[in-house]
Amino acid sequence: MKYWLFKTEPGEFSIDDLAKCPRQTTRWDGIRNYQARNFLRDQTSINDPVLLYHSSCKPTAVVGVAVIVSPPYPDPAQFDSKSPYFDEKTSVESPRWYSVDIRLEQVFPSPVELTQIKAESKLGQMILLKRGRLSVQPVTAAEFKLIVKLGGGK
DNA sequence: GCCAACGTTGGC
DNA sequence: GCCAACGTTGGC
Repeated sequence: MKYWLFKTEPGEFSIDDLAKCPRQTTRWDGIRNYQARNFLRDQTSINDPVLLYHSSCKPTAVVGVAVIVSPPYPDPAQFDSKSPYFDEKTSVESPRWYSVDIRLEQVFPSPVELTQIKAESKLGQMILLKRGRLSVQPVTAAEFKLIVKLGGGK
């Protein structure tokens, strides 16, 4: 089992939006970065836990936990010419972009803000702090558990 | 809104 | 295959 951190801009899709989805489940699509794609396509599995992080907002924070509920599969939006995620260079035969489905597990009583993460020496190695722009990234089991604890989660 | 970091594109 | 130009991300 691997642990993950997925970023989202709450103006686009927030954890509250996820909570309102049927069965609190949604497709995590629109990943258009190769390194993020590689993690998503090659290393995710059903039941992997995911930290949800809100970026480009105030305050930026880890706001809850989801779980992966599907294998990776080609992101349908890449084939949809009406979608903002349409990619004319990809094909059904050899898709370029992938997505997974996730289900909400818990919303933290107190979101773990980026400033808290920076202040916690045990979290100093997080990819979030080093490679700020990577939208799908692995976290260690220890990092995951500490963030859940800081967030007041279960 | 600014701007640093960094990923992607495309000419050569 | 290099690298300059360009575009995007994301914290502040």
